[in-house]
Amino acid sequence: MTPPAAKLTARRKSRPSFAPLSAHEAELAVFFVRMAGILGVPRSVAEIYSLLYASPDAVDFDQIQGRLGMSKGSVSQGLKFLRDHGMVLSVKAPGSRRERWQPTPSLAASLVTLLRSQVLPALEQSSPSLDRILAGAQGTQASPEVIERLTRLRRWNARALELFPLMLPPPRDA
Amino acid sequence: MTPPAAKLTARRKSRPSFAPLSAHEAELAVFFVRMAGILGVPRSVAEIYSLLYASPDAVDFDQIQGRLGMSKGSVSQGLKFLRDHGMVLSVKAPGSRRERWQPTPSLAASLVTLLRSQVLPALEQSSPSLDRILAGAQGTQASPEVIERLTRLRRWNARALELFPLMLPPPRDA
DNA sequence: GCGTATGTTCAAAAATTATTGAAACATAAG
DNA sequence: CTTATGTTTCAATAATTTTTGAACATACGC
Repeated sequence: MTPPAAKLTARRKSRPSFAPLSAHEAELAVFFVRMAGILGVPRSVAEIYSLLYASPDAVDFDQIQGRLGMSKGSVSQGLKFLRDHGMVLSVKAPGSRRERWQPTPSLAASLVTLLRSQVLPALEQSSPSLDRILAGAQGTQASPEVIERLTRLRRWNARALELFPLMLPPPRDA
Repeated sequence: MTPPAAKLTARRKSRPSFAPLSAHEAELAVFFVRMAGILGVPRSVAEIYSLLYASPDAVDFDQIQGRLGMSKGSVSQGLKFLRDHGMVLSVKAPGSRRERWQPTPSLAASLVTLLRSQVLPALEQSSPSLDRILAGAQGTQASPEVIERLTRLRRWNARALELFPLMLPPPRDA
């Protein structure tokens, strides 16, 4: 039943085997995956973040891939997402060209960045649209009730647009 | 090229043809669909809500289906979703068993209800989980840094759970 | 009480989104 | 310049979510 006596302790190029997640690490991942789901962040991204979050030291690419059992592509894309949203930081061990990853100190700040990146573009794109719609409604014989609704909607949109930039400085440039 | 002289003004059971969305209605739908997307609300639901929002009078099932060009199933499920989240109200014309739909007066309140329904269950389910995880981490020789992170996480979770019920009375029972 | 207008359900199909893995790419070290 | 290592890209596949439509329920007006 066991594989045919794999060369034991093969030197040099043996792929180092990685520990599967502990029960608690797995449970934490469930938590992060669930929360991420609300904002439409994919499971793999949440799992990566969760692993970093529960790790005392920075974690490198291969460890992420190995412990989570996911493909290189997913790890790369997941880290890109997290990087782009300012949710992780890399440190480089001297004498190695391998990057090692940590969660950004403030999860709260990360969340705001994430939220902003989802909501702001939608608000911005909608702004001229709402103006046009409202103007159109006022032009034609639209009902006062509808005009009232559209006016409120546009006011909201404008207020949200003002509010967002106040929450945190815009994402640092890479 | 035109269909073979369809019986014009067929009496009684002719399916009444519905006007397609005006340019402005369509643009408003784009707005709602985009916003809904952030919370993972399906396109069809957002389209229905948008139509009601832009309509001076309450709209019935067939009109929704006809003007949006969607299936009965989608309209039924979409209205169910909106109903369940307190986002629409129905009025019945006397002498007809047909329901006609309107958006709930406060979009803000609707949004809070929607948010709650997405976030609260996740928070509640996570609570005991986080307790276990933290207890586990403290038991074993987990790093102080990780324990600190998990503690913050649990504190957040607890605070959010307290905060949510304050935002609005729980959804009225159907 | 019927017969039918009005809605609902749910399995199957379509559409969308996430993941994989192999090949391309980048670059530090030799 | 060449190689070895580490990462990204992206077309193909897999997984998930949404939509459809026809069969099924219900209750209302007659």
